[in-house]
Amino acid sequence: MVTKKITTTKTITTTKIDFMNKSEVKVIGILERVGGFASAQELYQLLQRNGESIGLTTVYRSLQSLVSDKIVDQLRRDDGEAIYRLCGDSHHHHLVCKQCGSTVEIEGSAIERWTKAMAEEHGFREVGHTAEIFGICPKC
Amino acid sequence: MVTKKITTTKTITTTKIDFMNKSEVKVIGILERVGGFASAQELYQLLQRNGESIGLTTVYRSLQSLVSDKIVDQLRRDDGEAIYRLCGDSHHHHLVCKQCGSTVEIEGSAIERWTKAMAEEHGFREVGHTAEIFGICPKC
DNA sequence: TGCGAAAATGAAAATCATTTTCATTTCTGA
DNA sequence: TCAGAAATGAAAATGATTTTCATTTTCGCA
Repeated sequence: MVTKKITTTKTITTTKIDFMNKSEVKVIGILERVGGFASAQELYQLLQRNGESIGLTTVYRSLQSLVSDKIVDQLRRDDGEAIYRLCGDSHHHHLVCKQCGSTVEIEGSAIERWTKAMAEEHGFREVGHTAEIFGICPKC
Repeated sequence: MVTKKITTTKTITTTKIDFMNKSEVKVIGILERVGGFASAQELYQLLQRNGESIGLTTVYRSLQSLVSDKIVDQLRRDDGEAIYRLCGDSHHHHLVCKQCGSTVEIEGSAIERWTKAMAEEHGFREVGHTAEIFGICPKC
């Protein structure tokens, strides 16, 4: 598993770097550190904090480009804000506390199978999915 | 199937009408006619065309209220715009076309079980979940 | 029936993510 | 080295949604 992850990362930062400009590399870098979903605004702030000189416009542009190159996944939060993550990241879901906001990453192989089955049944292709569980955590 | 749908409609327009104000009834009316998903802006325009006197603000407010009363389902188009439609009575999920927006209601008993199992495993209570599948439908 | 508080309404302003514009800077290849 | 192309980012524009606030409507009750 771990080995697989490393391989993926390398592929991105070597094979594909030639098609990308500096900004896109920066965005990928921060996405790698985040290791999950983040919005454009969040990524921009993280980059700023890391001392990177990059404008918000460029973050948006880079994300668009990465999404259309299938290097980055885009989906929507419940409030409509777009969130992004590296395609290679292992796909997982979250268990989110409604009260304190703490989250637990969970595996969802059952979900993956369900998604595929449902999509096939109805002839859908290029299928993705979202699934989050929310409740109140043991501490709260 | 058809019978079931009719029953639902009746429940809404009789049992629940007492808790709703005029605007909410108008919004439900137009949602019934639409018979599927529509955005707030679209609903507003449809209402206008039908000669209803109702403001955009009120359409948004009514939708919010109906959503929090679980009378209306809300989800997001790919571009982030919120779309709404009347809830069926059973808990279900959606298979949404990224392109034309058409949706299929699907059963998710597997999901329900997965949710419960995961929540229990991590000690969460008062658990709910969201799950949507999106892709490209056979027509598109 | 009439009065006053509470709820509903909607126009206009505010908000906020995202996109567009456009002038400037950086690359690139000959 | 130089010209044209690509990249950049500040500021303005956009568009959905929310908030504000003054006005209107509804409703309980004397």
